[in-house]
Amino acid sequence: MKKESFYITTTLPYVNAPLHMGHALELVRADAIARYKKLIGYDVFFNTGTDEHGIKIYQKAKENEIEIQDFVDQGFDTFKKQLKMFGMSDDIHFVRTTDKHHEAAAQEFWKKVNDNGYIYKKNYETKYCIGCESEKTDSELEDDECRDHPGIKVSIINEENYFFKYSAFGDKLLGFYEKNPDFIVPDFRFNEIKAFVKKGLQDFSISRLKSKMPWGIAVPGDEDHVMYVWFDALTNYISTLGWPEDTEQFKKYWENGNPTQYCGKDNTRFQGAMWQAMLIAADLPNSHQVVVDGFITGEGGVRMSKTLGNVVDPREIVSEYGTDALRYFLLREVGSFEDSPFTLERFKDAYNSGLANGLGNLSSRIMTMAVSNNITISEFPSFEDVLEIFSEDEEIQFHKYIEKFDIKKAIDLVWFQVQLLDGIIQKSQPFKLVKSENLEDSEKGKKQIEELILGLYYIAKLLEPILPETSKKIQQLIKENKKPDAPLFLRKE
RNA sequence: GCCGGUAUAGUUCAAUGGUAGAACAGUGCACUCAUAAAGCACAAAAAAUGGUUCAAUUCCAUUUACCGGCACCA
Repeated sequence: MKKESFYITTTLPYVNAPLHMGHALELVRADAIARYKKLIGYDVFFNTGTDEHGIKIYQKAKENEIEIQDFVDQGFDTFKKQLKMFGMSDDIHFVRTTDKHHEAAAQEFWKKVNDNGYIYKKNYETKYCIGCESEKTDSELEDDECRDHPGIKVSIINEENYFFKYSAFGDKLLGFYEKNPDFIVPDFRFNEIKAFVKKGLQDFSISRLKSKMPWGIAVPGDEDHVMYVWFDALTNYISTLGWPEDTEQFKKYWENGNPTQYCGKDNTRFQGAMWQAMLIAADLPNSHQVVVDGFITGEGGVRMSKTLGNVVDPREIVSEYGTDALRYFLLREVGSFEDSPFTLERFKDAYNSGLANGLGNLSSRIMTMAVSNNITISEFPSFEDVLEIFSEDEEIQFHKYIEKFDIKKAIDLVWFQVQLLDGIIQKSQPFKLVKSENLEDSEKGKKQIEELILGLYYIAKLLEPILPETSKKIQQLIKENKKPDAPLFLRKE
């Protein structure tokens, strides 16, 4: 049987700073979905990468007095290291917007859109802050002054730019949304985008003068311009597949792989509307789904910021608690779609109760019984077998929740199983039964322990896409009939 | 300002036109296989006002508070 294909991607973080908790959230979630799909037999293409062009990178490299290419290379290295800390799939694909192939693909994409008549040149007025030496958007300004440089009015700069005829795509987008009622998840984000598109779209500028922004992809046929972020970066989702030359791969994963894009809520419009209009303009098929995460906030739902001192760095969490602990929190304790607070205290509570006292302790108590009584299981059901067992109830189905990207609810089912096993041990006390002089009782105890081991094995299996490291450890303990050398998750005080 | 959403226990979240459930935290009991863990029990909640209804936490309206969107921000 030919395997079905599946494509999933994150957005590309800008490479000038380390990843923050929001990036970790998006990456880990996409990773869990990718792993899940693989486990149920899909041929998965999982994409991520780095956005490496733009004026900010140019400036930062100059500030640090290093070559721009070296600067982005370092950034990419840091990025890859951090992905390891988040426990990302080994077979993840990386795309860098400075890749030669990507640059060529972006240019080809531009040409197609241009050939179709959706690109034109016109005068563009930008607001420029002399203090920051960069352009400002209206939302960054108050009274025509940028916040970092009060007292200096922004200057208006006129330049010729290329524009994309976004305005021509309003009805097409609305028609597409109509036909794909689950295009953006969750639905309230979808409603926002629909409302935005209904209000009418304005053409937007897609190039900058090379003299002002030297670090970018050249506009085909015009030496004086480079692409602005949209055509430069969004095109990565298909360039990563080898588009345009590799038609086979493109067909397999983009046309037939239900391309799914994870992003943070600040990105909804670009993924859900702009990129989709660009695809239509290039005669290419649309994405299949856009999944939008909420933001990670500080205590009380306030924004994380250095000045408030409420920033939690994912790297700190990993070095103190481990990769799977971070994943556990991001996948289970952070709201699936709404904004959610991440504080050290909240994290520690969840870690202790869910991982140390819950999963970790259960593994210890079951494996101790298994080892000291030399009891093993003989069958090791596959992920799909276990999935079926956990889908018996029509309403509560592990896979249904995952397919709806409600990973938290799926994980809740696993922890329900943890609680169940703990309860069974307490009630039937197999540890006592096996010691009984009465042969019938001791046999009964053995049987119960066997069932507990199998139950633990189910848990480990279901955790494969969620906590891959821990899942592997537990499966190994069961297969080798060993107690954990050290607690799986040491309780923290 | 306009449009949308939310308001439930200390906290994070459920369900529901007719006794409001859970998890974590708290208190107590008790067990000993386990990471002083787990188990049992207890305590604890509907923003305000009005309306519809035999009955409203649920439906409607108003008020208040908070959140999100309202374009060139990855």
